[in-house]
Amino acid sequence: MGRPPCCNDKVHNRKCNWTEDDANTSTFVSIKHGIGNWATMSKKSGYGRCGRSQKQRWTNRLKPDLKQDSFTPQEEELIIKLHATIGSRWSIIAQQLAGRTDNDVKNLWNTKLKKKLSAMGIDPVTHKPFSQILTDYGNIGGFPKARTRFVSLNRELKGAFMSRPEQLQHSLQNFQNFNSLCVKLPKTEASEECFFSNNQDSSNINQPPVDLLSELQAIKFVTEASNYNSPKAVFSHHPIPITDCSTSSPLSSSSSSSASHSLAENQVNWCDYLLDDAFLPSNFKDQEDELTVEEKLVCGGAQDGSNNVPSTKDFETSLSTRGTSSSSFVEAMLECENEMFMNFPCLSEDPFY
DNA sequence: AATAATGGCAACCGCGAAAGC
DNA sequence: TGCTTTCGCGGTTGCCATTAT
Repeated sequence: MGRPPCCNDKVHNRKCNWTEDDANTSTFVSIKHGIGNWATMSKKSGYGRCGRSQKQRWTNRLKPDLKQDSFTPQEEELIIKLHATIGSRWSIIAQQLAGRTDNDVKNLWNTKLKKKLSAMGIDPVTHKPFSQILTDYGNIGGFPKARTRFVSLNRELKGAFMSRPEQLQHSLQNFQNFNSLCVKLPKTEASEECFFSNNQDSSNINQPPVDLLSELQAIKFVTEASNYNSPKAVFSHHPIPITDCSTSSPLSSSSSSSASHSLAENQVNWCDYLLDDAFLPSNFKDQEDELTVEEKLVCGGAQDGSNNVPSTKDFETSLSTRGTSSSSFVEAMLECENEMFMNFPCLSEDPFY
C-alpha cells in the first residue's frame, strides 16, 4: 500500500558536516535532475543524506538566488510589520523578501527582532506596549478596551466590504495608489514621498489617509505580486504604507514629516509596529457609540441562543473551502474572520467577562 | 590564558495536510 | 476508501564564534 519510502530518515541522516556534500548536491540539482525529486536524488546519489535533508540544505543554503548578506533595516521593518499582521507564518513572510528563506527570517526574529522590540517596551507577541498590557491586566474583570477594539475592527471591515461603499471606494483608491506606485512608477523620491509620508503632512494634503484595510490590501497585493515572480519590482519600494506616527520612536529621531527620507536613510518608524487603536480611524470611538440595534444584537449573542464557539478546525476548514493560497492568505483570513463573527457573534464578547 | 556565558546561525525534528497507491 | 509516504511548515536543538569574567 502507498508509495514506497524514499529513505529512512533515522538511518540516513548524518549530523552536520555538509561541506563535502554541497558540491554533489548542487551538481545533482543543477545538471542532472533539477529541483523537486529529492527522494530520487537521495536514492541515486548515495551521499548518505535523506532527501529531506538535502532539500533543506538546498533550500536554505545552496540555492543560487539566496542572499548571503545581512538583513537590511527595511527588511527588518517589513518582517516586524508582517509578524504583527499574520503572526509567525515565516514562509509567507519570507516570500515577501527576495533571497531570504523562512529559516533566515525565523532566526532573525528569534535572535534579534524579538529582543529589539522587548528592549523598546513592546511585547513581540501582541505588538503592544508592555505598559498597555499591564494596564489591560489591571483592568481584568472589565476589559472594555479589548472588546471595543475587537468589535470595532470587525465592524470596520464589515462596513468597508458591505455597507459603506464610499469607504470601500476610499480604501480601493488607497490600494490603487499603492499598486501604481509599486508597479508602474520608477523609484523616485517623489513617489515614496507621496505614499509613505504621513497623513498630516501638509505637502500631501490631497492624499487620502491610509487605513487598516488598505494596509491589509497592500499586504495582499505584495503577496500576490511575489507569486508572480516579481518580488524585486515590489521591493524597490516599501510594500506597506507607513501609518501616521505622531510620537517619536526610541530608535528614530526623525520627524514625521520626513518619514520617507528617514526610510531612505535606513531608519525605521518603530511605533508602526504597535498594534493599537492608532490603526483605527480617529472617529472610531464615536462610531462605537452609534451601534445600531441590529449591530448590538449581533454582538450580543447567537441568534439561535446557543453559545457555541467555533474551533480552529472550523476556521481552517472555512479557509480551505475558499481555496486559500499564500497569495490571498490575508484576505481570506479577514473574510473568514468576518464570516465567523457573523455566524458566532459570541466570539466578539470578551472572554474574560 | 583559561573558563563560562552569550549570541547567531544552521540543521534537526515533529506535526499535519496533501498526494499516491 | 484507507493506508502510507511525501512535503511544507514552524519549533527546537546543537554547534561555533565572540565576549566577559
